[in-house]
Amino acid sequence: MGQMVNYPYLNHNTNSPIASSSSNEAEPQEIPHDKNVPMEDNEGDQHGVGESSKQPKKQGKGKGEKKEKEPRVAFMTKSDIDHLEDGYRWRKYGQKAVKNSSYPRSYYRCTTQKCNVKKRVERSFQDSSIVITTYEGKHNHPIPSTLRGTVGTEHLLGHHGGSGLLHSFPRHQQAFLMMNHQSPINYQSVGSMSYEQYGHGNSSYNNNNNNQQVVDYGLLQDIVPSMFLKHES
DNA sequence: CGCCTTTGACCTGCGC
DNA sequence: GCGCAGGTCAAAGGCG
Repeated sequence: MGQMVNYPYLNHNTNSPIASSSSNEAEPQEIPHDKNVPMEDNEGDQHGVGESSKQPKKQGKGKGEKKEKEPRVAFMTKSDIDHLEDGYRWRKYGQKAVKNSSYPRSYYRCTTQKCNVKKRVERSFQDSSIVITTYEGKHNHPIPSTLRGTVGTEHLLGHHGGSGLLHSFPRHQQAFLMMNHQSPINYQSVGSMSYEQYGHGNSSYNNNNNNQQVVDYGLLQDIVPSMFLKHES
């Protein structure tokens, strides 16, 4: 266990290349996990959780079921607030202390009925000003119009009808973004940002291209406005 | 009153 | 088989 040195993905300057060490001991461990995301399929999601009153509380029923691999996207954002507004309504359903981290990790679920998107939020234990947000799944509904407007939601949604996911992260603050199909693969540092890719270790992103090109849009485009991915700057 | 957060318990998977 | 860590549920309480 090395104590994860620096952030493989983020540099406090949010602007410098990041070094990466595949030590899955760092924060975004969720990625390398790959055990098999304990999730329903993608539809019913949890509802019949505990039909028998209190037994099948969990979702671990699957025996040979590998569960669906929800696409995951993680962001590292420099912010004081843990729960960044992204235009969607989330309900916190749990919080857990994470090993190797002095900060707890919070679990949120999209409150929209058919949407089973989940979000995990944790603070970097090395730099408390950095918040690591991991989205799992894709929203299958538009952004609720009834936003409670917390953190300037408006500018988050602003343009792009997509899901203002990334909008919640001020560009200059966003330091890292990674996607994951489900398995750990490689860390890459691209110019001023570094991406981690999972699943296909060959998506389309040009490593040394100019720190711009990014990843497999197919995956993210749904949640991430292309402008963002395209790189901005 | 409805929605959300908090919090402890429970479950599962994995490593030893 | 046991223990650990991560993830989820659900009851209770708080707030707008």
